[in-house]
Amino acid sequence: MSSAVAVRANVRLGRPPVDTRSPAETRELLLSAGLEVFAERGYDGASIKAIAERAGLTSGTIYCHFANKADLLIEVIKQEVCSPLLSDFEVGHGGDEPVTVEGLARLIARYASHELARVRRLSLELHAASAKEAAVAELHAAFNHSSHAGLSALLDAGKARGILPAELAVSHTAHLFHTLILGLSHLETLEASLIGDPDWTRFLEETMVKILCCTPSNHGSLDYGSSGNRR
Amino acid sequence: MSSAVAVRANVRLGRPPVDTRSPAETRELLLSAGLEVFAERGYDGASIKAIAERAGLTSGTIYCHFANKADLLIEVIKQEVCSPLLSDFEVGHGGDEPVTVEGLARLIARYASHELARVRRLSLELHAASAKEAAVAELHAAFNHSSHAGLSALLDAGKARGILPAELAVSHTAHLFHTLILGLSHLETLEASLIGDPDWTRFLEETMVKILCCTPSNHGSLDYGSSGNRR
Amino acid sequence: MSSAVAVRANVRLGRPPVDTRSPAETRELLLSAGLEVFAERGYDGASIKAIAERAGLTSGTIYCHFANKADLLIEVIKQEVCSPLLSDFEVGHGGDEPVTVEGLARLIARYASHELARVRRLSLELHAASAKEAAVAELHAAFNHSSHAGLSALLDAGKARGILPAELAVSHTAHLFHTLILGLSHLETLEASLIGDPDWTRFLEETMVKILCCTPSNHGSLDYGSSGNRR
Amino acid sequence: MSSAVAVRANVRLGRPPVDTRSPAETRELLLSAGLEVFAERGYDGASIKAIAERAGLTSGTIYCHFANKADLLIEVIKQEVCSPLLSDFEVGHGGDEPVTVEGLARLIARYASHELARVRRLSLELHAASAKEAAVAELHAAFNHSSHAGLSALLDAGKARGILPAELAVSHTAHLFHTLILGLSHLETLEASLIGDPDWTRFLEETMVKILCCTPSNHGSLDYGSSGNRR
DNA sequence: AATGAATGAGGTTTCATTCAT
DNA sequence: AATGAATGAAACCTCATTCAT
Repeated sequence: MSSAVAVRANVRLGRPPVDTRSPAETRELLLSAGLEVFAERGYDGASIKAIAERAGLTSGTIYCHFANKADLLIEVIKQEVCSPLLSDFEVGHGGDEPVTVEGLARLIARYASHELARVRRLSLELHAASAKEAAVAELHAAFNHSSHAGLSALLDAGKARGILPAELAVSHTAHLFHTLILGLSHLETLEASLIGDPDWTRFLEETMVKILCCTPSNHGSLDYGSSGNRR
Repeated sequence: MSSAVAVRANVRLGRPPVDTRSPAETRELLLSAGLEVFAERGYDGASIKAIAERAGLTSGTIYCHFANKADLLIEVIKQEVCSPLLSDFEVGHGGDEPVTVEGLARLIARYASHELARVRRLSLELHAASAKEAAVAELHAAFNHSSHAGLSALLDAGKARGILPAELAVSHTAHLFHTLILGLSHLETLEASLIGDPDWTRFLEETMVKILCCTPSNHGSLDYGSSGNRR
Repeated sequence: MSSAVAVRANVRLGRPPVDTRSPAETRELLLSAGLEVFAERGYDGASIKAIAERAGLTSGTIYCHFANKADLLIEVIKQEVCSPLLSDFEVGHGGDEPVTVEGLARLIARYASHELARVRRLSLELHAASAKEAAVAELHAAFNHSSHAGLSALLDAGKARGILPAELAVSHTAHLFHTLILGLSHLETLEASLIGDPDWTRFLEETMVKILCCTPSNHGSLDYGSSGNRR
Repeated sequence: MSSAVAVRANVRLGRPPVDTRSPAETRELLLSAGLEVFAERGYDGASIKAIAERAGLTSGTIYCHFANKADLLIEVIKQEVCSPLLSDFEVGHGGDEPVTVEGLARLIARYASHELARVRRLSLELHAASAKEAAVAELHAAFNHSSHAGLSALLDAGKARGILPAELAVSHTAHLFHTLILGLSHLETLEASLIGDPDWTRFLEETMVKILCCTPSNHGSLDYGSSGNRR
């Protein structure tokens, strides 16, 4: 480090001469670098410099695109956690396919898959950073509210279609699902071998079905797996 | 005598003149200060100085009782999380009362109560700090292993007594319970109004019962939810 | 925007508004501040903060230019000790002037001059810091090796030119010269009045000549070792 | 550390019950522990606690016997460096045996032996600590003065016995010997393989003899310093 | 928009020293 | 005389943030 500075006496400063990249692209670059580094090291462990270097840029650049570190986290989480999850929770998100019990079960069980590793980690960081950064806490609260609304709407739609029992406590069940998703966020440290394990996935799905369809009064009578139209 | 001493002769150094408290008491003071501050601000957000001040002591004192910050967290967690939970998970922990479905359900639902607020927060910190501190990760792994063993033993006991279906996947169910507990650790940020809410508690208990007793083949036979008025 | 920023909005942070100096200049500033403070207080006694203040900068700036305190010492020593000494020890360093006995004698005696005060002090710090900092020890070993090689080459050149006796033990003599140089490094504390004293300088030069030119064969008259009663 | 405190609730404090050791013995214990640890880690690197532990005691005890850390160093150096060296430099120290050239040569060469490893290291620490501790600097100056006086007396005795040339510059030679001794203090880092090496030892002794006995008159080819009238 | 030098607060940790016991 | 808990200063170092270029 030190000798390198000495060698080139007239150090280049300022914006690099040739740089063909649109601001929006740079922003995306930083977001994905932030995603990686936040997921790897956590909010506190991720330094601005490390994120910038991961993006092949320098620390100052981050402040051209984001107000501060918390803001960068917020944008990363919006893009990588909030949007995907909320769209998952939207009724008919993947087209106009109807809500099914199996679909709901799979929705939750998916949070134990390999592909959502970074979502799991970021979900936890969202909680951790909320304790220190008011702006993050705001996003967090808003996201929780939207998630609950989305999950509730899904369950209501299921009720409307008659595939869920009328007695189902929608709000509580939505909270429970969110609780389970958050619980599954800890899977890496809880028991990493379960991630992507098909037995565990199947078990989770079956459990979701139980939760949705077994009602105190009539469990057993419901024929929850009849349709079978899977994507 | 030496010049350094002579120069600032008026400054007091060393142990303060009056201060009578047994080392064990000081240690407890630090543990409970650590408990509070870790719970409020998280592992990274809790500074050694803040913890010492909360205890009415100075930062150096912490290092008289604990090797470092991670060690303090470990001791706090051992005392406040590991011991209570593991004793909960022990078969016949409260005497010789037999395992019941309701007891198991209540075991989990209890993690939504007011009294376990600090256990919830510390559970999250245990996970967060594990990513950074090897010693914490060790404790964490050991604790997870013990928890799973304890929960599995409870379920096995239930099977042996015939109150749980033979088909129950013990290991997976134990993991699911642990997952749920961790999910409930987020209750403060997820929906704080649910904490201690009797409706939510009853809902959780009922759900646990579903998970334990509804089997694809035999749900309906069990008549567990007639009275409904608990606690 | 985030609460932390809002709370202490009046506090200035970050780079100061006006400050124009090239990085290379800053680096030199720090090197010469390090030189001074290391020389005055020794490696352990020189704090990063003190060095920064001596340079009119702040402690963080040092870490923009050097990896750590040891690295700063290394760069100071490279510049102030290693380079000058090694060039002194090079054959024909001052042009194509041939090696002479007087030249060799003066080479050593020069280490008692006023102008090499900082070289003396830093030589001692190089030795002291080697015991604690692996990186410094590496530099030290490499420097010792080069010095010995340089001095040996000088002596070999003297032999080749016939101005030094063929029996001269080159390696040992080179080590002795280095030992003497290190001994002279203590001159400030040993007897500061000798520094720059022409009598002492002449005495040193004469002694060097004795060491180089007196061979066992040509001073045999004295009967110094008759008794031989060794402990 | 932490758990150990918890186990024994009523910790023992104060002086241990049975302790058969005279204060003077304890002092010696601490001095030899100080000798070891100062020699191993240097003045700054040696913590009071480490020294106490080496002696099988605790840190507070050191302050029952010494005013502070600098004072402990001073006492160690007095006992281990000053006294032995000064007695070495005394005329007729080992009885009434007369001064010989070989004896003088061996006196210096001995500083390259294995047995004086700790003396070498402590000599360097005496210098290092002098920069920080005024009391140590005082001892240092006094010791240097005594050493020079002792060496000068030895040389004068040699002259009186006629075994040293009358032209010998006593004061300068005494300084040179001290310089060489200090130079040899760096032997560990300079070239550790020379320590205890008989070739090197013999070379050193021969060189001492040259310095003492070769006079400008008897190697007359070089004409650099004709006057020769020195203090 | 991008750079990276500079800031300065704050973090953890070490340690000489004091004092009640 | 001996203990060791407690102090508080100071150490090194990290890092979010700012700003001239």
